[in-house]
Amino acid sequence: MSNATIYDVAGAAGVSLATVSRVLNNPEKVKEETRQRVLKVIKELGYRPNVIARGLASRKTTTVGVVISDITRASVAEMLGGISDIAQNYHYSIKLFAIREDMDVIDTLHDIVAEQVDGVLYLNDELNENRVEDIKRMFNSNGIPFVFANVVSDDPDVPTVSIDYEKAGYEITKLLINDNRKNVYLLSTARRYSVNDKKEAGYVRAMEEAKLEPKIFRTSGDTNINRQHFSTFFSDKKIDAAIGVRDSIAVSFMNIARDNGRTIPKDLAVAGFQNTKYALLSRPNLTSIDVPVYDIGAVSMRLLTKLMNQKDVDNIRISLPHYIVKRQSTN
Amino acid sequence: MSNATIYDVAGAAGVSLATVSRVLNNPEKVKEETRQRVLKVIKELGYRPNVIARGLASRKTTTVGVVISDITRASVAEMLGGISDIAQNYHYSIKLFAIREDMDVIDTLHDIVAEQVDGVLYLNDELNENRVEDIKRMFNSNGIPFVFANVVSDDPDVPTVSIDYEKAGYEITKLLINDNRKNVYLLSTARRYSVNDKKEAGYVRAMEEAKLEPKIFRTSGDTNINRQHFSTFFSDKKIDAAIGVRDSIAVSFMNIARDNGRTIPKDLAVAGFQNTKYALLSRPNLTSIDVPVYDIGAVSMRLLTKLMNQKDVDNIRISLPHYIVKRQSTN
DNA sequence: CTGAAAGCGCTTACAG
DNA sequence: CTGAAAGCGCTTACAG
Repeated sequence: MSNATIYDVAGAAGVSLATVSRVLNNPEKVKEETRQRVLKVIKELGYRPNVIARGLASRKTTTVGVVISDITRASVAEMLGGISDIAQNYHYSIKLFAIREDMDVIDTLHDIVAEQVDGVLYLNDELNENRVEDIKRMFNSNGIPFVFANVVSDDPDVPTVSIDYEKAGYEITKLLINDNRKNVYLLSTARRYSVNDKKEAGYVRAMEEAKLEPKIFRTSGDTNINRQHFSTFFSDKKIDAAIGVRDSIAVSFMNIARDNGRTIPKDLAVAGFQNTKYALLSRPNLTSIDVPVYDIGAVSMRLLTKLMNQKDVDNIRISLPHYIVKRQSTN
Repeated sequence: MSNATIYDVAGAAGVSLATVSRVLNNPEKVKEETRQRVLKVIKELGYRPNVIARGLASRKTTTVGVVISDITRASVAEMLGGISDIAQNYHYSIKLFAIREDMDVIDTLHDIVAEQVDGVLYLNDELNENRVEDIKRMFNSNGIPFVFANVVSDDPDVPTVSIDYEKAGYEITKLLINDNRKNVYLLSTARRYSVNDKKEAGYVRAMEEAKLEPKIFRTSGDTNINRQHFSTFFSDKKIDAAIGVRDSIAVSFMNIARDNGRTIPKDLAVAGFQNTKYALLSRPNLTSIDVPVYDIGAVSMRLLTKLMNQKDVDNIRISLPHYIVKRQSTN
């Protein structure tokens, strides 16, 4: 039963509650001797300050809200790991807000504001620029610092942590072109995400630079990308390379290609994005862009703590390095 | 700026704050007419009660703590999805507590208690029975309801939501035995999890029933299960079937088997647990036990709400149905 | 059905 | 360096 209150501690230590509070929050303001005495009592009683009461009095909850649009996305868990590790270092708690398709985002944001979090981390795209502006306005008008993690936005006032997806798209395409592939397809998603738009832009840039025709194929689904969609693909089209905007799309496509008699990578080179476990479990192993998802989470959280503590931040738009992991699905 | 307080609402509506509070919490106690007036003002002012103040006054935070040992585990994200959906229905918030290897669990539990959550969901094990007892004692002594999700424990007083892993282990083994496989291996983890112990028990039961010798092979790692570990495996051992306690282990093993010239499923049948995306992206597709992870999350959360509201709960140990998804890796 | 008042467990100026 | 007091924004008996 560690339900001792600050009054109990004050009483047992023979000091006022103000002093106990100071020992916890501004120890340097308390005489060494008094502090030791109070600390001893705190330990004996197993006292832990009630964070709710503290939150009300100080108007700081040491809690950050983490908004997630699609919680089942593979990257989310790892990003949460990074966020959580840093949050623990800074003694912040994490409140999770999972947004479902059927929910009104703005309404959820109002809820988050009512939850009195000190800051917000907004994860993982599917956001267009308008949405980003709405969110920015909402949090700004309530004075709540926020950081977008793994979201792409061109607004210079919006704090973001991500990788340079355009460059990544360019580089992976370049890799295939340099392998003398002429008909390189980009397999993207039917739904438009800002992140995938960037990948596409990089892909297009590399193709045009090489005087090749960009060919973007949009698929819905993921692990089971529409087989029908692809059934005529191999008879109709000339294709010697494909890039999936996600590993799962790339692996899925690679499997279908093999079912259609293509040898990987001889006939067809395939690459993906994110370097997930899928890339390692596929045969052949998939070449993929490694996105430092954990780091994106960790760095966003660190940036957010700075913003919450009104530290001067030199750069609110952080781009983390990525690299290509070359495996057997390409030469 | 939705920072109107209850005072503002009371003032604008010409009532006391007690009445505003009642409109929010016990609307039936307020005269229709008054209620409408207050509701109108609430809307106009965009008032949302400060949940921290409410938490302090009512001693209920409508927040549940979710404890996660390994957040990167594939099942966690989906379970969180189930938890989150139900939590939203009941208007509970979720606070995340990720436990790292290097952390003292009991200390974390103390923190959670200090956070004043109304209840706790404990996910996804690596727990042995002693640990379960510690946790149970801790929360009981603080009067905090809790539910273990996807954790196996034999203590009848511990609320758990899971599937019958012993039975699942039995059934999948039986499937292989009925296909006339004689040398069925179980590929388990080096570390002992209660969940895997159950799978093993079911496997052993099926093997012994069939007068076959159980052979359990423990591996560390996962996606890249130790190749050296297995290098001599296929020359030394007679094996015509293998069950991985996780899909990733099964797929990884299947890949190595194929590298060693085995044809799946003719020479070697392989099955996994969890029916993750890995099972779908592997070639051949993996037969696997479907564990209703989302449902486990959802049902745990529902059970927890009952416990938090001291509803009579007839059954605090819920076992959800599972089934075998048969694919090409077995006959 | 409604209001005045106490209280939830802290923090934080303000004095001293 | 320490304490008395006000206040954070709510809820909840208690009266009426």
